[in-house]
Amino acid sequence: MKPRDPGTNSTMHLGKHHRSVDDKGRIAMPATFRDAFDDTGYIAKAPGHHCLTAYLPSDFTATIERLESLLREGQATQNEYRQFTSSAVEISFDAQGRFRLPRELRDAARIEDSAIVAGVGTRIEIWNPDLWAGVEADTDSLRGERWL
Amino acid sequence: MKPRDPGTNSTMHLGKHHRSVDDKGRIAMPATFRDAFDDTGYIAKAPGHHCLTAYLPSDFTATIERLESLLREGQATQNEYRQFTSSAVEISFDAQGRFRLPRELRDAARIEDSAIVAGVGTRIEIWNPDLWAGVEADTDSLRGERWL
DNA sequence: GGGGAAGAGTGGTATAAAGTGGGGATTTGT
DNA sequence: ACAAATCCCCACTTTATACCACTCTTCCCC
Repeated sequence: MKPRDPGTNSTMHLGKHHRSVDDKGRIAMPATFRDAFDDTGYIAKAPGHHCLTAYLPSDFTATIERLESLLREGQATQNEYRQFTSSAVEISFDAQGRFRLPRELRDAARIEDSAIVAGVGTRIEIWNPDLWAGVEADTDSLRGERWL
Repeated sequence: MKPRDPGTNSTMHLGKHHRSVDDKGRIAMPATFRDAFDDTGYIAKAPGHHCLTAYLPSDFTATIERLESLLREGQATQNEYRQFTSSAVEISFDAQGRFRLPRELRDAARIEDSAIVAGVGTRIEIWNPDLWAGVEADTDSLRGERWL
């Protein structure tokens, strides 16, 4: 039984995986994440475009709804909405569990021949390995005694 | 009946055990700790990465909740959240009560062919034996007269 | 105290699954 | 019609998982 996030009630994604990206743009979704997907999923640029975010269909729908809600309240802009939705693509998996990352998204996240696929609790992120190293090197934020 | 921590109401873990780590990364969970687990558990890098922390499923969920709550309040950073969740792995036990420690986590805690598994009250920690020796050698901070 | 049984810890092997690379047919756009 | 991109297989390597065998300690019970 996988843990569920108390807020969203969706499965928690954990663990970090290094993956090769072949010249056709294919990436093997780590098996532990793949099990949560039901044939298809969605990938979009993360706000700030430092990385990409992969969504289960249900999580993607929920994210769009949240964004539309913020839009109505004036807490998000139309251009934010445009950027997020227009960057998103539906993905499907081949017999080996791989999906294809369009060049547009690879370029946006500076992903070339390898990537880090990281479970970040409520979401799955795809990073350029060097940029991910920056995340791990960010020890300023290590204040674990507050929540350990 | 094992003692329970008054704060968290989860079982208290006590005692220190030396364990071998074979070349496949398998470690035998000390039987006294294993009894508290129900088939699965979680392991993550401790903040600061000096050691690893093993969690019962319920304790892990509670820890994630605490961290997400701090995140919403702006008291924790996205990179903190990324580091913790992406380092975590679900573990299961084989017929001999062993679990597998991925190389990534072994490297992070400098664990090679043996480790110390220590009950630290509310949590279970896994240490490089030499680094653990440093913990025991730290007599500067021994001020037990305040709580003994 | 001695003998046997049960549990705990360790090591190795066999099998299944995951990840990677590539060929060739089909589609798409020019 | 041609080049580029995409899809669908197949083959291989590496890694994880399940299983089995053995030792050593502890705990009973006689």
